[in-house]
Amino acid sequence: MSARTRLTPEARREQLLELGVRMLATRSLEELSIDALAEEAGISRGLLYHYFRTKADFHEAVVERAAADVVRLTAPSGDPDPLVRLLSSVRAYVDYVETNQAGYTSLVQRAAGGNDRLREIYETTRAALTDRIFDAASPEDLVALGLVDDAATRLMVRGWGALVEDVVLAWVRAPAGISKDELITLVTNALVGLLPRP
Amino acid sequence: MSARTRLTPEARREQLLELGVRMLATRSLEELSIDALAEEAGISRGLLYHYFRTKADFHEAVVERAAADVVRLTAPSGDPDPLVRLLSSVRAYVDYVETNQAGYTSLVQRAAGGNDRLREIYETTRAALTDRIFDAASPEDLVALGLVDDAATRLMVRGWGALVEDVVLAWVRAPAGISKDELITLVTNALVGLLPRP
DNA sequence: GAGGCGTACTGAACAGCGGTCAATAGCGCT
DNA sequence: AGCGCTATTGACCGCTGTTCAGTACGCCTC
Repeated sequence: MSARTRLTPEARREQLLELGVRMLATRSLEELSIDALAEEAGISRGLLYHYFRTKADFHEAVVERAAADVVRLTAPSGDPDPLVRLLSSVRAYVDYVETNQAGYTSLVQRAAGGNDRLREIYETTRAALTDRIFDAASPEDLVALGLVDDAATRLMVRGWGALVEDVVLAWVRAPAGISKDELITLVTNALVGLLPRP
Repeated sequence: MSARTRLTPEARREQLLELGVRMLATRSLEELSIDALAEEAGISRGLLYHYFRTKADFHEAVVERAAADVVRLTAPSGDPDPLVRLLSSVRAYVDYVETNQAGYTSLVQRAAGGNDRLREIYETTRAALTDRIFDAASPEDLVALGLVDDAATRLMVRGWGALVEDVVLAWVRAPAGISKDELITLVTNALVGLLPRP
């Protein structure tokens, strides 16, 4: 049962991570066993432990990679108008979720329901997705959106992130009744509407 | 290693479910192993299979029980004013999450990140928590809240549920900056604010 | 209160999976 | 060509879910 092929550590690690992300779209995290991964990659179980200290470490690396892909592929436009930038960001997110439905659904479910480290990655990623919308904004822009930097607003922006994720995933599963454009304006307007009134 | 105690099926099943719910507060679902459960209950591993066909079945039953507890313990008041009823419902929910922090956090994370059946229980439960706020409402009440029964509104109410869960859990973990009353009015007002404008 | 019966309960045995480690063999380098 | 480094293997261990044939507890009857 030989035909060993000896790769450089980088190439092998890359192959395993990429394969892991692909497999995550169809299996759950627990079903992503060392056995299954090793067989699919054509290597022995033991080799995985040459690259990842433990199975949880491997899962972490896979989720981290997948999360980074999401952030990278949904970058907002550089438009100066904060509302336009917000809209473009939401549109990019909806587009991504639409085309990567299985993978993204699995990613969210596994990361949010996993151990502490996985949830930390999940939280960080979602924070990054919302924060960057405002990072590039000037103080006047923030005022234009009705945003103030206080605890209540920060909490509700966080909650808006949860809302968008939930609503978009539900819409992708069953796009009943409303079009994509309606969905996008709906959740975008929601952000302004749900903020605490000064 | 005897000292067998023979209980009625109902009593034993009840004991196992209750113990499962209690243990879920400190362990994750995977860590809630048959071994641990059996040892804690003072029974053999085999007995669990007398009451539950498989480990997943047991986990399902535990989550179902815990979810039912949440719904039961957060029942809204019978106030005729829909806005008052909404407020009381949100307050009951916040109170519950506050006093059952560990258990509820675990429940949400495990159920939302579990298999299809577990997620179905989770979705059904969250739908029940939001739906009942409006079930008792008359058509005029709904208009008073700005609610119309269309696809967009249903989608956003669903999203509001996700927002409340996320925000309340975040606040309970770190109640930085805002009081409980502020939190309650914040998320309650958010529902009205985030709905699509006619 | 003795015996019998249904079934709640046990414990040994098996399979599958995560994890370890000494042995092996592919590839670059001289 | 051959040598050394290390990527790679495969056999092994322990733990966990699951099965099942057997055991003994408690109720019921006399």
